[in-house]
Order: sequence, then C-alpha cells, then structure tokens
Amino acid sequence: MTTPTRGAGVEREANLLGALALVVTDQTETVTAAACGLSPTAAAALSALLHFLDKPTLDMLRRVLGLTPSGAVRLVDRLAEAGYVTRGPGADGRSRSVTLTQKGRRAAKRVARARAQVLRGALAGLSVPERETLHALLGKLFSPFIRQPRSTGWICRLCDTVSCGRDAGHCPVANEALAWHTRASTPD
Amino acid sequence: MTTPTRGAGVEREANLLGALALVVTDQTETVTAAACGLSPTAAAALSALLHFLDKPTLDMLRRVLGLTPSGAVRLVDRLAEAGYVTRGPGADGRSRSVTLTQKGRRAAKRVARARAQVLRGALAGLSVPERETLHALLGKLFSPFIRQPRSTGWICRLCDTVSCGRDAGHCPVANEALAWHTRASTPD
DNA sequence: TCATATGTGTGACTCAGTCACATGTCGATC
DNA sequence: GATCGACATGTGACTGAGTCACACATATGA
Repeated sequence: MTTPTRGAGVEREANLLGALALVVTDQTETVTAAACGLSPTAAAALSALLHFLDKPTLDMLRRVLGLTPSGAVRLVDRLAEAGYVTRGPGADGRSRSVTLTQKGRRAAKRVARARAQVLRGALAGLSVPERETLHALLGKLFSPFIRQPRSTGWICRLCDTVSCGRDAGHCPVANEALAWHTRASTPD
Repeated sequence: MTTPTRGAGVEREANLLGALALVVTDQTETVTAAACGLSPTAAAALSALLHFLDKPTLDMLRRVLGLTPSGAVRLVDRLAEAGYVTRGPGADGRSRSVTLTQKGRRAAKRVARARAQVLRGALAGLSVPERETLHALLGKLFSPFIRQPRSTGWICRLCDTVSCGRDAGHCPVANEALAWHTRASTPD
C-alpha cells in the first residue's frame, strides 16, 4: 500500500510540468510581442487594458504587471509613443487614467488572438473528455500558487476574462482567492 | 452529438492552461535566480551544465539558451566572474569548454532543487491516480510544440534529465523529436 | 592552396527596467 | 483651516542583459 510508484514518479511529472509551462510561456511571449511589435510586457499591458472593467490607472497597471512605479511610467510612455494609449485625468487628482486608442484596441485584440491560438494549438490533440479531465486537474494545480503571496506579476495578467468565467464562478484563481479571503480576513 | 460544450469550452481550458504556465514559469524563474544569485538565464545555464553528458562548449550553451554567440560569451563571463565556471580548451582549436567549478556545481544543484520544489508543490494536491492522468495529458500537450521550429530557447533548458527519463524513452519531447527526425530526415 | 564556414571574443549600442528623488494631491488629525 | 504623512506620477542617472557589426583564429573542402 501507501504508494507503489512514489518518489521518482512525482519527479517525472514535476519535470514534465515545468517543461510544458516553459514552452507554453515562451511561445506565448513570442507571439504576443510580435502581435503588437513591442515587448512581452507591453503585450501583457495591452491585454490587461482590454479586459479591465473600470477605468484603469497607471498604478493598476503597475500592480498587474509587477513593476515599480517608474517602470510603469516608462511602459506607458512606450505604449503612448506607439499610439496605443493616451493618458487622461484620473478619478483622483493624483492618478491618471490610461485609455486604449482605436489602434491600441486593435493591437490588444491581436495580442489576445495570438495567445489563444498558441493555447488552442496545444489542446488540439485532446478529445473533449480529455479536455474536461485536464481542466479539472489544472484547477487543482493552481491552489498552491494562490495561497502564497506572489513576488512577481499578477497570475492573470494575460487572461481572457470572458472565457475565464470569473464572474460565473468558473475561475479557479478567483474562487481560491475568494475562499482564502473569507477564511483569513487580514486587511493587510 | 458532435460536442455539446464546444466553443467556449476550449477557450476556458486554453485560458487556464496559459495562466498556469505563466505562474509556474514565473515562480520557477524567481526561485532559480535566487538560488544562484544571478539571472534566470544564468540559472538555466547552470542547470544545463549540470546535466550535459559530454564536455559542454560555449556554443552548445548558446544553442540551449537561444542566445547569440556574443550573448553567450557575456553570460559565461558573468558565470566565470561569480566563480561558477572556468573556460578550458575545447575538443577543437576554435571551441572552448565551459566547466562547472565546485562552487558552480553546488549552485547548480540548488537551482535544480529550487525548481523541483516549486513543481512538487504544484502537484502536492493531486492523488497518485490523478498524477498519472495528468502525466499522460501533459505528454499529449507537448506534440504541437515539438513539431514546429522554435524561435526561442530549448524546451528542456531547465529539465532534470534523470527524472525526465530521456534514455528510457519516457520523455515525450525526446520521443516526439525522434519520431519527427525519422519521418522527415532533412539534415538541414 | 585558397575560399568559406565555424567558434569565440570585443566595442558600441539598445531596451527595459531599477533606484533616488521631486512634485502634486488626498485624508486625517490638531 | 493648517499641517503631516501616505500615495500616484514623473524625472534623471544608472544597470543588466542582451543585440549588432566586426575581427580573429581555426577547420574543412574544392
């Protein structure tokens, strides 16, 4: 009993998971950067701006991408120079809103499409029931990452918030975070 | 018939896969870089040097990491300055071997351990049969990435070649690559 | 033998970010 | 209402990790 294939088994799966995560991320960064003609970070910013519901500010972008304030300023400078965003007055006298231009919106959609294409390509070889199974397993894999405070950027910085199903309660990240907050309500 | 949960279904799983790959890679880069006190690329280089069987050269490292020749020279400069590697004569009058020092070997092992810890942590919530299932599915997810020529670094640049089981025919990357080469033997 | 390919290395530069610091604004408290 | 600390943005100077263009030595093949 206990586990016949312990030890080496875990290592094999761990290694495979690491390798897959690496290719998927590599590919995604390459194609999203190409889709907007800027850096992967800029691509992530465009994607985030596309999916934000309320008027995003420079500071929100900073948090999502895990940058320093000045880093975010430089990033928005670049996006603005490319004609992708404009700065406007924020809700606050201190903050400024960052808004996608038409051109920026188009670029952001290209970014999202490019990402989706890579990911759909990866899933192409799976049958529907296999995809269902995978979905459940991926959800479980998330938990450990949500529990702990993250040092770098936001998990969902490239997410498609529609297909993510956050509002419908389908997003494991959102669900875990919610459960976590209700459990231990430490207001920072 | 056909597929009742088509369309949106694929998008959901695709999105989840992308998000998971992103966190896993983020975390891995963070901890491996911390483990050696240098950049994620340097950490990958140490890991690669640890697992190379034959005497690695600067050029091999360059290929694995997807750098330019001069980029690789700079990287090895940094590794040497940190006391992690030494340059020696290569098999060839042109090439030079890059060898881990004792200190470098220790650092490389820390890198490998740090990576393994992240990945094992992700898998911690899965039962043994769930891990088996995941393993099979991850293997299938790989195929599309191996078929196409990659622009950026090598898929396995952080792999633990022992637990990967390449020689025993357990590594899906190696297997796919092998099958691919026997099918279309274009010697470039 | 000579042209070409290959591996390594250098100088000048770029790009994306950092840090230290300045400025303007908000909220709370006296 | 004045003041003080926290906060959002922005700027100048700098760094780290890479690039490109080029040089040089060695290897390979016609």
